[in-house]
Amino acid sequence: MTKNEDPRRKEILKAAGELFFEQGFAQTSIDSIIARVGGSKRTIYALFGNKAGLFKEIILENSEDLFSQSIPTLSQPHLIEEALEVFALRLLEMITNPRALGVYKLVTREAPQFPELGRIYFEQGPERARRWLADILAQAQENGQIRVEDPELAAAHFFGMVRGDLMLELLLQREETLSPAEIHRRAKSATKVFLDGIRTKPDVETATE
Amino acid sequence: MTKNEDPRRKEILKAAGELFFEQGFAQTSIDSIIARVGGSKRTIYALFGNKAGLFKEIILENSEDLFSQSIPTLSQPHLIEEALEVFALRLLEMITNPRALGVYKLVTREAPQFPELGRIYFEQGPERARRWLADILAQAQENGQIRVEDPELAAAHFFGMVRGDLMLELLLQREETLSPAEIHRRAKSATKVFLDGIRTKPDVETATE
DNA sequence: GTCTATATTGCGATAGAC
DNA sequence: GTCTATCGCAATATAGAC
Repeated sequence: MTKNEDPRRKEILKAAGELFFEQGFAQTSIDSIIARVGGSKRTIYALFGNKAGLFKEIILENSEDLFSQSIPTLSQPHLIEEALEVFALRLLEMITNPRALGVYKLVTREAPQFPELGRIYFEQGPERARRWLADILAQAQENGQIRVEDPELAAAHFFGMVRGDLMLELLLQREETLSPAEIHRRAKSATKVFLDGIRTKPDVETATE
Repeated sequence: MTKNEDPRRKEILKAAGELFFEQGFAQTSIDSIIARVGGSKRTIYALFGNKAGLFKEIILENSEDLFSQSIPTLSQPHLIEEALEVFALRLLEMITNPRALGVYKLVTREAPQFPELGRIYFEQGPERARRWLADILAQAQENGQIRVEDPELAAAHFFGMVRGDLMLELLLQREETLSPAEIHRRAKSATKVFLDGIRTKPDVETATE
């Protein structure tokens, strides 16, 4: 029996996760978790070692799950434009997923206590996405589709461009979520600006304004 | 005597600010503030009404102060390139200011309790910056320097591009700060990509790097 | 300094799998 | 019957509140 199929384990992770996401690490007691899920505290210690172990497990499973849905499922199309647009769509969809926001809040809030969790979250999430994107850019550069000095930095630019202030607006509860149409609009616009820039090019560009 | 010159008021704001930034709203007691600054609780209630009033005042003064140092001090140069680069520099300098990070953390953390504070923070900070930038872009469009469909969205793109993952890395304590050289490099790169894009343009291309 | 809440552990009992 | 996971409950330790 692998650990992922253990039903007791899953029950505990679910209940504890709900509490941690609502209240944070310090405010959630082992007793309150047991009160919700039933059974004995002893089981938690047997399965996870201690409270911190349980917490880490929850963050790791959630990040893993969230991030692996988005980035690596992308195939590598020939046109850089398609690749960027699909990437942007996936990213925006992930950000507007409430669970992603919950993980983000919890990880950033508890980062001083659990620095290694912050590190893993960043490596598995934003950094992995950025590296994936940087590879795509480097490849497109070899094809002659684009030209960049530093693919890593350019990837970071695109990433930030797509995200914009969305994360902050969600944190401040200014936006509930984005409509699919709005997601699409932002992805398209970011892709266009990233590829073509906004400076007028008097030479090319029959510029019929 | 205006309220900004009242020395007692300033002392209290300073001490309370330190505690709120360290511990958050709920975890900071009025008593602990008085313990640090001396005097009587009565003064706090006389000056600020209640604990929430004191808290709001701290957030407001800090946001006001932070953002007004950066954005509006910019003059409006003729070249869009200069304007963007200076904007990017100011933004990165602000983000790497520890106090800005503290305000950000506190506001996002307490946003569910103080939604109007989140609103004001956003309007005074990111949104004001974005509007300022959108105006510059619209103006540059009239001059024929650039062409954008939606100046607001383009401004959001540039803003996000400059910020990148910096905020997150600071929150997760992956970066202490950025060197002035690195700030300069990011500002320049973002400006260049934003204006010119990365797609190769076989027609023009005098492109002597 | 006392009281309380809470993390953590010790240990015997139990129920179901094989 | 043995093994293993879990349970139930009591006990320890400690930090913070009052």
